[in-house]
Amino acid sequence: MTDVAAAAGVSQSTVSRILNRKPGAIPASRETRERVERAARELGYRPHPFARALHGAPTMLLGAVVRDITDPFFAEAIEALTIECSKRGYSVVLGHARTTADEALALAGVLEARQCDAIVLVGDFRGERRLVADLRQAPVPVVALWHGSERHDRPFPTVTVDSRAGIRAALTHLTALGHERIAYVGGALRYVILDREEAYREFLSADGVGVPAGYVRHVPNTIRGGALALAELRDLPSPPTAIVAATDVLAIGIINAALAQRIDVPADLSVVGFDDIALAAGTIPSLTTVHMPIEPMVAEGVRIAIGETDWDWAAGNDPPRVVFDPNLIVRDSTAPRR
Amino acid sequence: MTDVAAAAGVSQSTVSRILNRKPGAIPASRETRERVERAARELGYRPHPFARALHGAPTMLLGAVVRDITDPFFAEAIEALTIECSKRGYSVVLGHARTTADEALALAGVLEARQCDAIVLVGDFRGERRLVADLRQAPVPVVALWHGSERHDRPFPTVTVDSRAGIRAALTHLTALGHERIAYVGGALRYVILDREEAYREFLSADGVGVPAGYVRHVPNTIRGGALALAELRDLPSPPTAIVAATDVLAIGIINAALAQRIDVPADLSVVGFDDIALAAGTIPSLTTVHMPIEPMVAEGVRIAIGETDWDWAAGNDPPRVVFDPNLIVRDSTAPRR
DNA sequence: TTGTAAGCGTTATCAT
DNA sequence: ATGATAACGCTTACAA
Repeated sequence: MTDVAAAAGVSQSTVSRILNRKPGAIPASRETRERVERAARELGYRPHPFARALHGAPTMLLGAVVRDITDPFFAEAIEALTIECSKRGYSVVLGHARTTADEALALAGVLEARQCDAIVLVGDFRGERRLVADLRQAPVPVVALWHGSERHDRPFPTVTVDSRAGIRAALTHLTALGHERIAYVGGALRYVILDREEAYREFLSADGVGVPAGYVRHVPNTIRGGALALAELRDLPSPPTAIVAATDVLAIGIINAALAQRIDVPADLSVVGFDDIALAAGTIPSLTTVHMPIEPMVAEGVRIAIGETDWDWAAGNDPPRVVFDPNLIVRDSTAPRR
Repeated sequence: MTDVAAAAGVSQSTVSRILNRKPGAIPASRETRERVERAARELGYRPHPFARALHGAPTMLLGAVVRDITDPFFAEAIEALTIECSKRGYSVVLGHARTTADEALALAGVLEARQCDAIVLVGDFRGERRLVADLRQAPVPVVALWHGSERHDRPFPTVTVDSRAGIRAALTHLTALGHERIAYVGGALRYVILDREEAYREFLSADGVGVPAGYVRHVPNTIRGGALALAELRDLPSPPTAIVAATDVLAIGIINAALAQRIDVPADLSVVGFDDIALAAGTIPSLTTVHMPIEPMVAEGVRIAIGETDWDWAAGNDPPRVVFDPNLIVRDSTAPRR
């Protein structure tokens, strides 16, 4: 910048003023401006963001803490986050909190140095007590995306989805198709997903049917987990005619295993997923699933994080909790009971 | 830092010296050191990385430009990158270059402001002429991972894999199983993948068999693309008994479609993938595929990027090209021809 | 309208 | 062994 000033024959502060001309600021003479702008262009001037940040300017860096980018759902979420951020001129710094031991790292890298203007938690971290505790006293805004419902206590603003409504939609769809023996497959450890299981239990109970023994399976959230669950369910004295999976990944595993065993999906077995990941539309049969409005949710999260909403971080108000509604996408993995 | 100095009753420069005590520096009195360290701890002092960067210190930020995190292979690569970086105290800033329009953004966010110490390109970007051109004159080191073979010109240090050897291993395996009618399914636009196709053609030609008409299919690199390719291949007058796919995603799509059509894999159709993504081991049947040594490759890339290798960025030497060897993992999707 | 000068938090170079 | 003091590149009063 000093170079630009020298080249243009003006003072360095003039350059600063001209180059980031603020809306309502004092104008500069056209002639000087042109000279400065040309000099800047010729010298290939690039502002040095750190020097700006030193004055309290935003770093335009957003920290994202994700459990597992390898999970297609979270990959899509991060993709959406990156896009949303770049629209607003922000960049995304990737944190990582796969194991508890990594928590510290995620913090050290992303936030400890408070180089980020805000932090976005992607996924459910209620299990990571230390992470959440540290984040509570983070010097920057923290927003949680898909953080499970916290009944007693809400540490940060949260954007989430009404999982229960999604499960209800799935079950309503299946019962409308005539299914009565409907099983549930989910992961034991993921808290958000517990909501889904609860919704399943409630629905079946309300119907007066109740949950048949062995109809709730807990497996790892992988393709293989889905296959495992299917094997267990088929071993039951009275196997289900339909399965609701807590995630698409599980549902795809179930379908894959079913096809490999020559079980016809959907004729002999209906399967509903949850998340509507990109993969879900491409499988054969394509997956009936609960669509997760990833983009709007991420956009809302970013908006809160960078302070584009009413909610005032400074004031001691209760952090907002924005709940989106998922909707069922009916494709080819469900059919009337036969 | 000033606060710490005040609290410890010493000058601020003393604090600086003590807190980042360098190996061969002048020692400080034990007593002062303790006082300073305690003060720092009590005040919860955290160094401000930007102020450091102002003095030429590394920002400990690594820019990653990825085409599509949603692709499981790249998701795993980014995961490995994040882990490798955090081991070394670096954080990863995510760029994004999905569409050509995004190129500019990827740069703006990740590097334009030279906030990153280095940039890692993940995937093949030879198509992105502007991106590559811009990157050539980036003020920081650029390393390309999985950037396809550049015959005439090597813009940056590159870490890649010997795709041809991988394809040869796959074909050798299949021919050993008695297969003669082996098709190839790949994407048209991805350059690295062209190497794979060439290797396929060469292998078949060398065998004196030649490539049967219609045995090379170009489809989008998705599950659905795989299904499409399978449909086309089955329509051929003499359909293949084995298929080599350029990626696991395609291979999985092929298997999924085959099962849905009651084609037995591997009894009636053998399928080999490429990449060995996590999904590949979990499908039924599990996928025979060419394993990509992601971790070592990423580690090497990072090492070059942060200047931990012999290669001197300043000197005008030819950028290094490190080529890893993939190896075939035989699982359940291949069997003797019947 | 433009220039001068005082920081921002840190490191580095002097003296002391 | 420690303390002033000058950078680093930029923003921002305040002066001219």
